[in-house]
Amino acid sequence: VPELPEVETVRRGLERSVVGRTVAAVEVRHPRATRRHVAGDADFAARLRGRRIEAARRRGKYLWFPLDSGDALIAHLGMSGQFRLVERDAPDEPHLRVRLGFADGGPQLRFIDQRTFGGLSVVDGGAGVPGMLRHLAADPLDGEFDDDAFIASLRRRRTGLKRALLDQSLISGIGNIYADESLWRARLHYARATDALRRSDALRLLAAVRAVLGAALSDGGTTFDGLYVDVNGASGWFSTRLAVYGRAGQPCLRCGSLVRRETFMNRSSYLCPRCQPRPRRPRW
DNA sequence: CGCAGGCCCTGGTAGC
DNA sequence: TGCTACCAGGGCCTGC
Repeated sequence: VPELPEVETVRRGLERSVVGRTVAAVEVRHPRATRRHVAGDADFAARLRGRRIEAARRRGKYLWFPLDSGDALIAHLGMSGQFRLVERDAPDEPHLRVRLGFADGGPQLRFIDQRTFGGLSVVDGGAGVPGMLRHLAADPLDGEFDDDAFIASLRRRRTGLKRALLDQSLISGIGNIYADESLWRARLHYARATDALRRSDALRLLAAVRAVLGAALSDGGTTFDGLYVDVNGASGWFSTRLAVYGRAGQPCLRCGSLVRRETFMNRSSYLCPRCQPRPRRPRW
């Protein structure tokens, strides 16, 4: 599942492979891939065709690509979205959703997405963060991220800690895997109340988030279910370093207690029951 | 407004 | 073997 480290790995790949190139052909193969582009596929294609891609940027799990027209192409990988760079005579992939051909005749950019939670759209304005993405908080690896402001916002919330970590308007880029990994590393239970969190706990959590995301990025991300690969089809290797996620019944790497899987928010949460004791007043 | 829960979607797998 | 149920989960939408 693409979270910050995976999306950033993809961004770096696209920065090398598509920035500076001019789009020549656009083919939308599945309507769900462009559902966020309300003006329709014809408009989507028209606003891309003939345009040069100027940069590859990211905020949280969103990517955007400023175009020489002043517009920007926005992309979200959802759960299974992939950007792949492939020679134009390569056969279509089973879940090919959008194909971009370039004026230089080089490799195509293909958006492939089995579960169709991802999508592309073209919006006005690409110089700064597009308006559609303004609701997103900065991510914890961004220099603009303000630790004190985050801690203050966190403590204003009346919810559970994991819910807050997954809220992209509070802190962006974290999904289910890295939320669990970060909470384990910081020895915090997912149901700790945000409004009662001590500053020292919040700081420890932030440090854990950065350590986990940074390590995963160094490994090229986490390929867990085979659905995430980089633009060249390569897997990420952080899955071999996961401490709790997907390790139910196996010993905690710190204390040896057995890792538990619990259902929470209709999702799985993995935790060490000893390192991450349930709070007296949990908040879900 | 803040917060919680449902829904979207596909392929793999477990269970009968 | 073939069917059903369940699982993976990010983000948008709705309702309280």
